[in-house]
Amino acid sequence: MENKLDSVETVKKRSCTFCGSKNLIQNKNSGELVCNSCGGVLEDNLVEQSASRRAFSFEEKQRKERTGSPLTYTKHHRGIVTRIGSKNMDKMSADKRGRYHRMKKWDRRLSGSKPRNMRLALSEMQRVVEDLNLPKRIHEESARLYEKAWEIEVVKGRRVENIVAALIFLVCRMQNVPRTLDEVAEAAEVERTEVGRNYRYVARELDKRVVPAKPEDFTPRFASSLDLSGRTRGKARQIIKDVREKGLIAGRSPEGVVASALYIASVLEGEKRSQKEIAETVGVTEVTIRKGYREFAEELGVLEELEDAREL
DNA sequence: AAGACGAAAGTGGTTGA
DNA sequence: TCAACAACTTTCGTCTT
Repeated sequence: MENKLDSVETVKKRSCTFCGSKNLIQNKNSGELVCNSCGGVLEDNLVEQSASRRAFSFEEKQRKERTGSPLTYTKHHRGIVTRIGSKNMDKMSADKRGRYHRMKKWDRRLSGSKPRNMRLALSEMQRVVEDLNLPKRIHEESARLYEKAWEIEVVKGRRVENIVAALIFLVCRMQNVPRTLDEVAEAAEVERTEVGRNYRYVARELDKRVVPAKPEDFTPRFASSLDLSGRTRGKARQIIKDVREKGLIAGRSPEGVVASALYIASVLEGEKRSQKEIAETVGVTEVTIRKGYREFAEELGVLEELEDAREL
């Protein structure tokens, strides 16, 4: 059962064309069909298809949504809140009432400040997660880490948006569904450098070791936004693999590697995309693609083949 | 007009003394 | 903590198709 706040829905009839997983989710806001395992986008601009879930009246809507949410980290306090109420105040003695007031005050301070912060963070997180089309498990883990970060006072004195963005970036990378700094920054409406800085900070504080993103983890997504075929996608993967074996990716940014590999693959497979197009979707400059693809093609011995293919 | 090229100067991150 | 360093970006003029 999905959290009803999410406008995403699991789709079981199909499997992912990138990794074969049957675990797909559909984002009803953006109309995209996304793989919950690899993060690949299978289709975008889908129209609402799930007629069975549509509600035609208020009662029907209520009935269909009434099934409760499971315990979830994506809802602050997992739906369980205890408060000191104000019933029967007038029946108390003045002394007792005073103590009661103090208790209430502290209750508000202790349990009050946390939910307020959490509520803000989680709704922001909800927004960003949807914007980036991230799988549910990433949302869950990010929310869990936010709570943890809050508890060890990592959040204190920092903007909620920054921490949220940093955590999402971190979790995406840990779960091999990487998003670029630029993508997260844009979705979270935070400066890129802030995402980077806070990401390192929370990773250190939460004691998370994070390995650099693997270029091939980016290929399905970028290939699909560039509308490239499976063949070309496979070719790009192969190029990245070969180039890694030759020790050429050390020190290079994963984005630069993907962009270069996609360029080479697209040209060789006769589905050429311009450097500019690729540069824009991946978020690197054309210069980076040029340097990368020249070196790669040369090392792999496909430079001539590439030049020839480009003529067409 | 569009795509590719590369020079040159600037930026941010990593590393090692 | 500073300085050196490589990768990357930005900008821009040039060449080709």
